[in-house]
Amino acid sequence: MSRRLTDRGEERRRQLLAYATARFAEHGYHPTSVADIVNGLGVGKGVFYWYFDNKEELFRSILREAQLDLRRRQRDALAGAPDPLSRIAAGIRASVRWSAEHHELFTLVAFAATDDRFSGLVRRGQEVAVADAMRHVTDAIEQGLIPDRNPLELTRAMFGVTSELTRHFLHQEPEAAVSVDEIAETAAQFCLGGLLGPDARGAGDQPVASSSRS
Amino acid sequence: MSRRLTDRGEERRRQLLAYATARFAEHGYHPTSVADIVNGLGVGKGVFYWYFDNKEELFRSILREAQLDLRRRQRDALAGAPDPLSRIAAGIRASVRWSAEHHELFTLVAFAATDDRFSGLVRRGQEVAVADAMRHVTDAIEQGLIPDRNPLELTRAMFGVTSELTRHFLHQEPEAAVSVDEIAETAAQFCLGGLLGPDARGAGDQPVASSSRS
Amino acid sequence: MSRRLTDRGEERRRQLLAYATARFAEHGYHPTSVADIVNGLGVGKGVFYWYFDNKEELFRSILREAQLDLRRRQRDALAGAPDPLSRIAAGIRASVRWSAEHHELFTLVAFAATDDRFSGLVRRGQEVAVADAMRHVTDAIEQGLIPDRNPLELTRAMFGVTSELTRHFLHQEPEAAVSVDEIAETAAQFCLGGLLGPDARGAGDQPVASSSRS
Amino acid sequence: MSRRLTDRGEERRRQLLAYATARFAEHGYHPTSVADIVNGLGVGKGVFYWYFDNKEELFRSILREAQLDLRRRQRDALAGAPDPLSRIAAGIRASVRWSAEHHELFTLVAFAATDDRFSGLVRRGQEVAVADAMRHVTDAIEQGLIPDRNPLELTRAMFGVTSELTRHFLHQEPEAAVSVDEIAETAAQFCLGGLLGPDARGAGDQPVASSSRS
DNA sequence: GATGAATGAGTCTTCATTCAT
DNA sequence: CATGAATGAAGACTCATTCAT
Repeated sequence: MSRRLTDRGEERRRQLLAYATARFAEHGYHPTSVADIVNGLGVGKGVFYWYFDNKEELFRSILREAQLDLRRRQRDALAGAPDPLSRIAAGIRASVRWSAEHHELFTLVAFAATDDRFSGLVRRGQEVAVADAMRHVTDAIEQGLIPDRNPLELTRAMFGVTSELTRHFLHQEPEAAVSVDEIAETAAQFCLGGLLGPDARGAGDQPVASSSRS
Repeated sequence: MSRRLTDRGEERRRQLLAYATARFAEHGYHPTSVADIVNGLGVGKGVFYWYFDNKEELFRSILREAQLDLRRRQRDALAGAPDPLSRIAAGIRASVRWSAEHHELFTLVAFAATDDRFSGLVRRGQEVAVADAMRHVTDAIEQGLIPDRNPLELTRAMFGVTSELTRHFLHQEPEAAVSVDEIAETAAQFCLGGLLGPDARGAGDQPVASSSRS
Repeated sequence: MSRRLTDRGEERRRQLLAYATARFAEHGYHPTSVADIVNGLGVGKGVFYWYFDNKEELFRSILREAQLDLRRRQRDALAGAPDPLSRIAAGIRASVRWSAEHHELFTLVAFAATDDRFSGLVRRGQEVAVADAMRHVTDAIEQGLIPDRNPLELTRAMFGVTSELTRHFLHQEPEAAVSVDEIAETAAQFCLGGLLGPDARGAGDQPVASSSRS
Repeated sequence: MSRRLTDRGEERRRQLLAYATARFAEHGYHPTSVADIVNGLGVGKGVFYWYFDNKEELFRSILREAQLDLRRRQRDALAGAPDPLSRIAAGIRASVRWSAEHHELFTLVAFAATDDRFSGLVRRGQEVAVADAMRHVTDAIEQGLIPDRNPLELTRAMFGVTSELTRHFLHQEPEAAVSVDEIAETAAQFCLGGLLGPDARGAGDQPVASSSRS
């Protein structure tokens, strides 16, 4: 479905994408019907199929644009950082902030990862993101800034911290709300600590103290 | 649906639960129909509705039992650990191992968290788990083992690490596979490092260096 | 869709087949919707899909049963005929009578032959029928009863006569109606004459007179 | 829709007709959408509805032109034939050749005959053709060239032979292919033989031998 | 003349759930 | 307890046709 669209058409497409994103995030992908979308927009059913091949393709478009946008944001965030660790921290903060600003997309990606139809797309996107981030971890190891452990696992761990703290932020009770920046900071700190590991300070129990990357 | 069941009935219920778990994990909750389940088991549809009120309740039962089982496992794991940090590490290792042994349930919980119908249940379960774990974090802070930061956020961060590394383990290419124990260890180490934070060693960029729990 | 059916189920299946046959013949395959069929029968839509995978499969079932039934009839008709030519004549008469009795199926097969989805099935059925009939033509040639011409083409020509005269019979104005038997007879006579060809009697124009099977 | 068209318009109309003919023949009338036609031609939907009232009218136009063209061809073919039987043979040969040259139209007419919407048009066209041909049969009977049997039925029988052998020709395996001329000849011969009937030569079984036009 | 956009009734199909036997 | 049959609302998607520009 790569129709050439007029300006009006382009506008409609945006509108569909935006409205569908909101509906999917609110009620879920499966429970949201194409009818819900077009009715909510007050247009005929055909409009939907003029712009998208089917419901799946629409959702894929949403995911793809989300991935692109997040990546763009991260690239910008890293621009001024002088060393690997500050690049990592900057990336984490950018990631948390982007997710906070795009609550809906964050929710959608989380679902997409659990559904056969979309998990491949999500995984591929994540692999790119992981590869991006892992480069800085490898750099940090090479520069002796952090102990030499499996960089892929370290990177995944950081992704876990980031996404979980973002989720935590997004589901906070409004009255107890903490700022995005604080959460972003917590994530960055936790990750830097995690990269360094507990060893130097003899913390943790025996297995912890004795283990190192094999 | 709390029917009193005969032994044979109890057996049937188990069978349904097990088969549904496998199907849901393989194809997803929505795409798996009640017909798929009963046909796969070679029984009539009535059987299903004799043991469960409906599809949703069946899925909730699966989730509830999973949460109970994981919690049991964690409690056992903590038994012999002498101090807060080793209790935390033990809990993380237990969690990773349990998830690795129950790949299907792990997948199901991930989905459940994204669906309105079940996210409440998952959230409630997680809150219990978070509260459990957070106690040890608070203890560690009080005992001066780790810096004084927001324990809830720290705990969530650890959950992120644990679940993400588990996911990483489960999706590894078979040929490159790393053992569960190694992953569990990585998770534990990363978390302990994260709890300690980077401060003591002046790692990270400025914002990192200057930040502390406000 | 080879479900094991109870007696009641078998009965329902028949009912669906019969009603659908009537509707398809009256309004055509495409214009008849599944809804038309189930509504006409006063049953729920699910009933249809309990017995058939889809509309196409239902139609295929109708066609297959029709082919089987016609073939059975022809086999019976040939039983007592002593020589190839009388077997041919008997087959033609049986064919015309069967079609007259099963107007609807005749119509359906005609349509099916024109639709991609079904033409293969029809063609395969016809090939069997042609092979059956051609054997007698070959026999007749070998026994010197008719001139030696391409038996496949002769057989196809006879099929043309039979089906066209059947169509003629079925579309007659009621007031001018001629009996099936007379039509069957005309078909048989025409075919026998056709098999003999015009040669012996010097009929036709030059090209006709001079041509023989090359 | 009898708009007065410019030359360019006339050209466009031809183009639509030709392309639609090809599509209808390839995929069928129902499965071919108006969108398929205009997209295939790379024009907007408005174009279609500028030249035709609707899809049905387009198809009727195709059919009408086909009938006209075939009739023209037959008229020409009969021109030089001196007697009724050779006129009949010439008509048959012309018919087979025309169909072979217009495979697509032949296919379309076959479908049209099975669809309520168009069967009337086809039937009317065929009645004209039958009347044309029947005149020669009647002549042949009056001149004592063939036995006196029901001329309408004889004519229909000849139509059956002609169309079936044409179909046979069109669906031949390319490697086993026989020329159009040979098929046309077979058709002509078979029909002349059929018109003469088997009587004179005592062929066939009893019912055949004893029957004559009642 | 021509285009892209829009309409919406209608199509096939699925599926959770109920129920007579 | 168990089964096969039935229900019907709901879903995804199609397509002939219309129309503003």
